[in-house]
Amino acid sequence: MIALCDVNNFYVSCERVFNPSLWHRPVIVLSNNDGCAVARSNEVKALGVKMGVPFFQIKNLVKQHNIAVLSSNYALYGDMSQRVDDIIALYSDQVENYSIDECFIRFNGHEHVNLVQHAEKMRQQIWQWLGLPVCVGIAPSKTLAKVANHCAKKLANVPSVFKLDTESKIQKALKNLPVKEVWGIGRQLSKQLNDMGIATALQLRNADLKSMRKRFSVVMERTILELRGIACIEFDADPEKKKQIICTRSFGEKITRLELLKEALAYHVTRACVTLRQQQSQAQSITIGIRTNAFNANSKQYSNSITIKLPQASCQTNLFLKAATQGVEKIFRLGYEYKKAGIVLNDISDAGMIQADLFMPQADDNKALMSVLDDINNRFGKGTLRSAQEGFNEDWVMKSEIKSPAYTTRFNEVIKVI
DNA sequence: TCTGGGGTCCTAGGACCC
DNA sequence: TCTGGGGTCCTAGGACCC
Repeated sequence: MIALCDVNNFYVSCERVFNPSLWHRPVIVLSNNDGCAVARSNEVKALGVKMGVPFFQIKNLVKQHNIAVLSSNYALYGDMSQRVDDIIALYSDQVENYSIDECFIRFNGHEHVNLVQHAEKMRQQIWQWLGLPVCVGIAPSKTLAKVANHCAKKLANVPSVFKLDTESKIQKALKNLPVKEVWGIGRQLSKQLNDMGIATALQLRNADLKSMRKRFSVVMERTILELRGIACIEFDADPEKKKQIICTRSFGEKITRLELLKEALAYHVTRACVTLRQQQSQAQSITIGIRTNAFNANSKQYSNSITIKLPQASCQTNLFLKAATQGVEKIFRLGYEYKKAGIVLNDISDAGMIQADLFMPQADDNKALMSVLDDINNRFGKGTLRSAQEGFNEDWVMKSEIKSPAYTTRFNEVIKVI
């Protein structure tokens, strides 16, 4: 059996832990740049606010219902997520972290215990120690565990830990589930399925495997098998390293000058390379992209990207900084208002796996420099030591106007109880 | 006026090989 | 009029997820 443990309304729940005034109020947490609603309390969901709605479109609703609105505080959410993981580790050593607020858990070796009771104890401990509400779905496959979790969260007569183990329970759950809600079935596929007369998860489960594989793909085939209780999506407790590292941001203000784009890109390159070194990897190619505001139909649009391949894989910030600067000079066009810039590191491999070039001098790998840089920044805080290319302008920094304190990760922001 | 960010996997098609 | 067969690797684009 596989369990899916998921924190309810995660970002909102994290905010509520440290701010009781939010307990009985509708709450929204915004995306980066205070752009969209990305987390909603149940009260807000009940008001019909959809995931990802632009904030400016719901400003009236916010006023009308006295909704509390917060910028996202990833230092807080990341730290709380780690604390949840620590508690879950007390209950199983087979955990696949699937996202910041959910994980799959296996209980091999726990066949003698009652899984529902075991998971219920875990749920209560997370609530008691952290004040975070979680639901747990248990089933024979990941996709069904997702369904079970969905039932636990959405259905009034279903407990917070819910096991889908008998054929009749599975049938009943799937019969009432729109096919769009199935893990792996998104907007495009559900539209096609609906056109075929497949509206519920149960109908999808009963569809003909061969013809579905032919019409769609192996992904669809696997989803159907998973709904039948045949686990075929791998459980991976030890995820591989990232295969690409992306750092992108929208700007708080529109930008027209190349110089500022370079600074923003330098900042992104720096962050990406830290991640790269943390997972002991190196990358050989970098893509640099810039774009105007695609939503603004009245402004002149431009978007472009360029990929630069390094002669050798590396994890040195300075090499990627140089590449990013050269790249953006090539794609920059004067006369546009830029809204977003970012970079992607690709061709990632394990650090030290160098395919040398017979005719090139051995690259100076600057290992010592990078590790001193990382050490100092780890000890004294991000950005203590940084490249001057990042500049000292703040023109492009994203908006984050209503952010809560870093309650758990910064000493001078820890709550004082007097 | 105001619209996020970071990932994964799969497939088709092109280029190339013998 | 007739034009092989069997592969690999890479990339772009599309779908999905949270």
